[in-house]
Amino acid sequence: MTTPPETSKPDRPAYDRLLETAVEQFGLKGVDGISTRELARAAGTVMSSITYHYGSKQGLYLAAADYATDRIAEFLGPLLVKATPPDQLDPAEAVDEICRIAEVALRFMLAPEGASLARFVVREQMEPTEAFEIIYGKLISRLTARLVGLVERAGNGRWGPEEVRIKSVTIFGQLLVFRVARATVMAVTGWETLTPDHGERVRSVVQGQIRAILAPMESAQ
Amino acid sequence: MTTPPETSKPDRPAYDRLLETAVEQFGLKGVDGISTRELARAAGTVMSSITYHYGSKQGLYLAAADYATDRIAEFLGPLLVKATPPDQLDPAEAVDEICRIAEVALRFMLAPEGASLARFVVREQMEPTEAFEIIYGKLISRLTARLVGLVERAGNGRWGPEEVRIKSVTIFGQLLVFRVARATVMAVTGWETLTPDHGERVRSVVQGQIRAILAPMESAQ
DNA sequence: GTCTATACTACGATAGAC
DNA sequence: GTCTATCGTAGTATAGAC
Repeated sequence: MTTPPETSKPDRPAYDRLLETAVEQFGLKGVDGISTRELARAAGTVMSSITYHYGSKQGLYLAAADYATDRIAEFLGPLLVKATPPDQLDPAEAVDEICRIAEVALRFMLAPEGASLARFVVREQMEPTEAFEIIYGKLISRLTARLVGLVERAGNGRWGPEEVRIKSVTIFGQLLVFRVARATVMAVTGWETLTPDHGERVRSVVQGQIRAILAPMESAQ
Repeated sequence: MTTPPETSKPDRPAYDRLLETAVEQFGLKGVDGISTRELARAAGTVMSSITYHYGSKQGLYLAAADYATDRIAEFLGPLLVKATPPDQLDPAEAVDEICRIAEVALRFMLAPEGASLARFVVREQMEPTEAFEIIYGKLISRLTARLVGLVERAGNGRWGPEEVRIKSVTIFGQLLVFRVARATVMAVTGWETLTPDHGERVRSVVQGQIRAILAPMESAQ
C-alpha cells in the first residue's frame, strides 16, 4: 500500500493516472459502480494495465482507498500535527480547539474536492470492506482520539467516559450531515450553490452550538 | 409506483417476495451491488420474473425505493400524523416536540431493521437518481418541514430563517451519525453491540444537547 | 511499461414453452 | 404467472507482442 512517486509531468505514468482516476470514480460511484474498462479509459489507458499495476480491480480499490485516506489526512493535517495534549489545556482552551477542528472539518465537508474522498469513507462506514481498516487506522482513529480527548477536557470531569464519547460523535455528526445529506441540506436551506459565504454562516452557527453543548452550565438532563 | 396487496400467506406471490428482497438487498449493497439473478434467487424465483413484474432492474429499484420510503414513513408515522401546527405551541412545547421527534428518529437510526432502509436514503442523498424525488416528496420534505417549523417556534424570533434551517439540519445530523458512521460510533464508544440500554443513554445525551442548542440563553456567537 | 488479443464468466433483457 | 433457453454485451483476468 504505497503511494506513488509524485511527478508533476503533464502526462504521468499510467500507474498514477489510474490511481487518481480510481479515487475519483470509486469515490463517486463505488467499486461496483464503474467497470475496469471504463475507469481505464477515463485514465487514458487500457484495462489490462490495472491488472499489471494493481493485480486486480480490488487491488486498485485498496490502493485508491489508501491514497484517498492520505489526501484527507493532508487536508485535515494541521489538526493532527501541532496537537497539544488535551490535559495541558484548560477547559476553555479545549472548547476553542474543538471549534477549530470543527471549522477545518466543515471546510472539508463543504468543499467540492472533498466529495469523492468523503464518499469513499462513508461507503466504507456503511459496508466496511478490507479498506476500512486502512482508513480507520490511518485517519479516523487519530481524529476521534483527538476529539474525544478534547471533549473530555472540556467537560472537566462533568461527564463519564461514555457521555464524552457520545458527545464527540454527535458533534461530528453536525459536520458530517453537510456531506452525507447534501441533497437534503440544499433543499431545506433553499441554497442552489454552496458559496464560501454560506460556509461562513454554517461555521458560525455550528460553533455556537458546540459551545452551547460543551458550556459549563449545560445540564445533561 | 403502487405497493403490492399485503397478504400474510406463508408463500406470497413472486411479485411481493421480489419487492421485499429488493428493499433488503438494494438497501444493503446498492443497485450495482447485486445482480438480478442473485436477487431473484434470494427471493425464491428466477431473474425473468423481475422483467415480467417490474420491466427492468431499474423498475424494481424504483419500486423498492418507493416501498422503503413507505416503510420508513410508517416507522416515523406518529410524528407526522398528530402534528400540531408549530405556531399553536409555545417555544418550550416546541422544544419538547423536537425532543420527541429526536427520540423516534434515533430509534430508527439505531434499529437493525432500519439499516437497509436508511442506506437506501443515504445512497440516494449522495448520488441522487430518479428515486430521490420519490423519497424526498413522500418523506423528507414532510419531516424537514415539521422540524424547521418547530425549531423556528423554539427560537421565538431569535434566529433568522437561514439560521433556523442550519440548526434544523445539524440537529438531524446528530441523529444521522449513528446510522451513517456506525462503524466509527462503535469504535469510538467501544460498544460491541447496540442494546436498548445504549440507545437510552444516547437519547438522554442527545436530548440534553438539543435543549442546550435551543435554550433561550443560547448565544449564537 | 504499455498495448493487443483473447478466454471465460456473468450481466440484463427477451422469446417462448408450460 | 412462472419457468427454460438464448441473445448480445460487458465483466475480470491472462498471455504475449512490442
